Amino acid sequence: MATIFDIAKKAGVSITTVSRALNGYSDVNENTRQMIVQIAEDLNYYPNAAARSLQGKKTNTIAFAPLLNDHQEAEPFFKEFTGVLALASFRHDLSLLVTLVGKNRNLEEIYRELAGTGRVDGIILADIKPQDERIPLLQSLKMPFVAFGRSLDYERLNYPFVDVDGKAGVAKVVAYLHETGHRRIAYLAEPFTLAYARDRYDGYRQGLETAGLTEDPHLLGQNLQNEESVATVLRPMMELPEDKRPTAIIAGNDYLALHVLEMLPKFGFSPGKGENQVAVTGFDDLPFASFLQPALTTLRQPITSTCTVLLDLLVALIKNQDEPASLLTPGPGTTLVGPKQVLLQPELIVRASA
Amino acid sequence: MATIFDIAKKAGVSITTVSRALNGYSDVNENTRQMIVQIAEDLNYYPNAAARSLQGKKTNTIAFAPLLNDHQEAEPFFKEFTGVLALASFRHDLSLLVTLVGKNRNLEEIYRELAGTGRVDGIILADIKPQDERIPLLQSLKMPFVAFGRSLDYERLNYPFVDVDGKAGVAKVVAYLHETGHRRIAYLAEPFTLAYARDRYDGYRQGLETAGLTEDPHLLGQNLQNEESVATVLRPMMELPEDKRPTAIIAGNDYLALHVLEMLPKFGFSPGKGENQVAVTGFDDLPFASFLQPALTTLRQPITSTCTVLLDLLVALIKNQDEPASLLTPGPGTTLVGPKQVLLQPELIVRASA
DNA sequence: TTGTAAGCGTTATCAC
DNA sequence: GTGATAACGCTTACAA
Repeated sequence: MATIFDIAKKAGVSITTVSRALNGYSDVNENTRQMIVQIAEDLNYYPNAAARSLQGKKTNTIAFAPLLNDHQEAEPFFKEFTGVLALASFRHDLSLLVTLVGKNRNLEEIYRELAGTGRVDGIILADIKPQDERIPLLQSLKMPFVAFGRSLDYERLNYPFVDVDGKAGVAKVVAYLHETGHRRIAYLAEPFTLAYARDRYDGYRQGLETAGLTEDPHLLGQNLQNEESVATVLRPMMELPEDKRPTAIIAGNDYLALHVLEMLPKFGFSPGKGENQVAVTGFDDLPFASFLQPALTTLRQPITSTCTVLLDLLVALIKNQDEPASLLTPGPGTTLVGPKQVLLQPELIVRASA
Repeated sequence: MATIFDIAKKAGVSITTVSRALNGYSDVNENTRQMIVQIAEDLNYYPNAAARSLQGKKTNTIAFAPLLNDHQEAEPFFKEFTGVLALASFRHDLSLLVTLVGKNRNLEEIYRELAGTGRVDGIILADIKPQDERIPLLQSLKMPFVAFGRSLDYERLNYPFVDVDGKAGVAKVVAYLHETGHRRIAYLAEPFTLAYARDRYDGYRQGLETAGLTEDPHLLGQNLQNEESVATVLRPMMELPEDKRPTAIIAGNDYLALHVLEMLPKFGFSPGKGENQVAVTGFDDLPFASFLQPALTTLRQPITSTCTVLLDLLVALIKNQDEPASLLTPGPGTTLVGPKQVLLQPELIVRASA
């Protein structure tokens, strides 16, 4: 690999001049610059990234560090998200370092390492927990980061995040179901170990309240993360006497909804919005949602805008800038709940299942 | 951030000793070592990655550099693949640098840069073209790489790759359809700008030949990449007189198959394996395939094993080792077509559509 | 406008 | 066992 040294020798100038010419400084003779640029091209020169960042420059790389949670059902969403994020980073001219974080090692250590080795300029956190130790950690490490999701103490900790408003979203679903005549609406909740699960459940409760309905503990399934757990919870629910039985089921995500769709017929029910059917809804709008039978009514996560805003925020942070341009005039469905704290609205996609 | 210098000072030794102690060299006094390790831990020390790689060490990072092709229909597969690759890299203790390659810049330049900046130890190529300029380029650059897919001249160029045997796969589908009574089998081909598209089409022709059928140009759709192009090709095909009309349609990928499934009813046909239905098959087995109506019969890409082998090969290459262990005893469905050249069999997943 | 030299944090090569 | 010191490739004061 060619270095500035090679270029300097060939051009008969010092490495300083080469460096300046290649970095677009003004105090270089135009002729000298042209010659240097030409030689660099001939030699297929590219600045060594390590040398550059060692010397204090940016790495132009950001890390995406989601948690590898036990329930692989979150995987499709992770894949979806990673893909979109890669595309968005690409547009920002940033490299994306995908760093999966498993349970093999101390969580804290991994992030310390990520920050300590200086390989990235910033980090995108995901799978935020209700109390997330990574947030104060990265703050104390002074490593720029943006969270996808928010912990309970987001106001106090005052860190930048982008979150999808699960609470408002699910409340909207409850309102929709209520309008369409449903009075006994069940909710299937994911484990509350991730912040968004609780948030969505809160939306369910808020929705009930707004609709003037009272919460029925028989209509709540908790800690659901796979087909099995759904079965365990769904059976007793559907075996309730007719006047107690749910006429609609809100699942915390599309996967849970998928299981419900598949399972209902086994319990003698048919999913859908018809007279004697059971309405079913999901959350995420994963690619398969529209192909289910019946097609799933669900809340669509605005993945693309989420990634865009995440990156805008992070880039601004890295450059020590203020609010990124994209947030000065927030579009519809975008709320700034604090400085650099953004809430995006999921979109209710009504299909055949509810 | 703490450096070996800080540790040295605190321990009252030289940085040399610190480096040796931390890198597990044998010639360090056990007491000294313990003290140093302890201090390093206290100081939350992590070696600076840039300094390390500047010294000629490995970066422990590999790049995944797929092409960003025009037809976004390939996107779901890319997302799927990236996710799995991230998981696999994680297991190999490698960081994954996702570098999307668009058309904004000279293809060659991007790869030169990737190799020249020394940020990665190796590259995983994807979306291989029939004649792929990246392969000789990386060879001449002496940058370790493995291709997912193979160009036409893979024997001559003799580079390491993992490919899914599209030819054998599609031939298998033709055989299956032939067995189930079909005699007029159509094929919908993707643009031949990517190597696998041609490979799959070759499988179609081979399948016909083996079955003793002759290829009918009316039953071939070419250059298909979206709903529109499928419509354009499908309509005339289905308007052929009954004794010319296809009774089965093989689509080059699941997306094309999806469009066929959706479009057939509009032309007055029903997809499926019934008496008066039109059989439809796909390729990939994307997550939505099983949820289509009717569920799609398709060839499943062995994404997980593909990623595993890709990484095994690349790691071996980086370490200058020979065949990786996983290839010494190739499992079923794994063929070594050359040294470090691996062909994996797709699995025929029979569902309701054919 | 250009050059000299220091320094970024490591590891490697010698001495001791 | 341990310590100076050079070297990796680059940027950036500071000089000239």
